[in-house]
Amino acid sequence: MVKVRFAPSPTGYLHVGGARTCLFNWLYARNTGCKFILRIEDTDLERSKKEYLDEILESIKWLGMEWDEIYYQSKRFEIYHQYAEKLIKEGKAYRKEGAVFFKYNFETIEIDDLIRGKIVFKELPKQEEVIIKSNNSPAYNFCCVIDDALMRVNRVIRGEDHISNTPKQILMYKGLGFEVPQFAHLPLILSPQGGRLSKRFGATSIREYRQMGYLSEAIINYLMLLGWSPGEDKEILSLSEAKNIFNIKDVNKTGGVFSVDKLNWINGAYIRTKNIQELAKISKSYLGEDYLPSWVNEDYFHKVIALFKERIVRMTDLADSMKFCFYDDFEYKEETKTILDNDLSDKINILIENLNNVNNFMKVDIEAEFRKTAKDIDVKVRVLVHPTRVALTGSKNGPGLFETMEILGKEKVLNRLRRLVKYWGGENE
RNA sequence: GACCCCAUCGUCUAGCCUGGUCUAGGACAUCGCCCUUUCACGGCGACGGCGCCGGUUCAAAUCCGGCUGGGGUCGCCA
Repeated sequence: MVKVRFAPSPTGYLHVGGARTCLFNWLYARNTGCKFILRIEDTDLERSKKEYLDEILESIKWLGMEWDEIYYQSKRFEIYHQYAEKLIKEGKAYRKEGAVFFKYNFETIEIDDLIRGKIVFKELPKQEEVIIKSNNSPAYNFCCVIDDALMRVNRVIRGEDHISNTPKQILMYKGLGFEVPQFAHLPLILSPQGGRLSKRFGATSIREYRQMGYLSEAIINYLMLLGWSPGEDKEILSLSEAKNIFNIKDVNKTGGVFSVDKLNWINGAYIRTKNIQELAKISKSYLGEDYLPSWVNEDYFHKVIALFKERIVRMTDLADSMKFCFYDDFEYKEETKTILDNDLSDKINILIENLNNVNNFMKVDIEAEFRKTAKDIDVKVRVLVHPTRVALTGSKNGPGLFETMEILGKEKVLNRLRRLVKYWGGENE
C-alpha cells in the first residue's frame, strides 16, 4: 500500500506554495489510487493557531481536494518521546543541555529523487541533531521521520527547500530501523523578482485569493501548470482530468515564477465557461447583504450577470461594474468628460421620443428604432450610442448597448436619458 | 562562505531520457489588424528563446565537462 501526505504547519495560512505541494500529493494519490493523508505539524505550540488550522483545512476543501486520513502531531508527543528513549538506550542519542540529540557518523548519503534523479551529499555540516528540544517538545525532523514511518508514508512529495533536510532524515530512518521512503522534491514557486514569494508578492493565503475574486478551479488549474504540463498544449483542465494523466516523473525541476497575469486569464476563462445560475450564485457571496435592492428578482439578476460574464476577470469586478443595473443615482465617471462636453440635447430628446414609442421594448426593436432615429436626424449611430451609454451606465464602456437597454427597461432608459438632457441644461451637478 | 538544486521566448512550458523529423511548438503578457456601438470575447498576425566555452558525433536544444548565472539550506521554526 502506497501512501502520500501533505504536512502543513498551522503557524501560518495556506499559501500558493503549500497549496501546490498539497495538489501534487493529491494528484499523485488519486492517479495511483493510493491514500492521501493530511498531517498537521503543530509541534510548535506557541506559534500554532487554530485560526491558521481552520483556514488551511477550509482552503484545501474549497480547492476541491479531500484527504483520507488526518493526524495532529500535537497529540502524538508520547510516541516521539518513546522513540527518543529508545535511541538513548541504544546509544544513538544523548541528553545535553536539557535536550536530546541524535548523533550520526559521517556518511555519504544518496537520494534517488523521483523528480531529480540522484542527489548525493558527500558531507553534512553537523554530526548531531536535536530531536527533543529542551522545552521537552519534539523537533521537526524527528517527528517527520517517525510519523512518515509509522503512518507508512512511502512517497514523500514536498518542496525543494526540504532537500537539505533529507540526508538528516535518512540517517534517522536508519537509526530508528525504519525503511526509507522514496522522495520527490518539487520545484519552488518564485516571485517575479526571483527568490521566494514574499508578503509583498504572492505569499498570500488561498483565502485571500478567494476574497480577491478567484475561482477555486482557476487557482488549481494555474497551480498545476506551474511545474507540470499535461502535454498536447492543453492549458485549461480540471482536477479530475489532471488526475487521470498526472505523473510525478513529468514534474519539472525548475522553479517557476508566479504570474498574476496568467492566473487572471485562467480565472476569466473559467468565469466564461460557468453557466449563469452557477455564476449568479457565486457572485452573491461577493456582493454583501445589502448590495442588491429588494426589488431585484432572480430573473433580473441572472440577466445582469449574463451581461457581464464575458467581461470580468475576477468575481470582485462585478460589484462596481454592474451597479448601474440596480441603482439610478450613479455619477458620470471622469472618463466620460469628452462625451459629456458635447451637448446633444436636441438629438437625445428626439431619441427619447422615438424610444418611447417602442411598444415591445426588446433588443431587436430597440436597435431598429435607435438606428432609424440616427438615420432620420442624419448622424452616425455611434454619435448617439456614446452619450446614451453614458446616460445609462455612467461609463464610457460596458456591455452591448441594446441588450443593456432591454434589461434596464423602458422607464429607466427614458429617465436616464432625460437626466442627461437635464445635465446638459445645467440643472444638475 | 559551506553543502545542495536548477538552466528553452519577458513569464509558464513542449521537445531532452531513446542525438537527425526543430529554419525549436503552444500559452500568458505586449503590439498590430479583423469583428464591432464602446469595453470584453473571438479570429488572424507580429515580436521574442535553446546562458557561455569546450568535448563526443557525419549530426547536439538534446550526451559529457567546465564556466557563468539563478535558487535553496545551513534554528532547541516547520
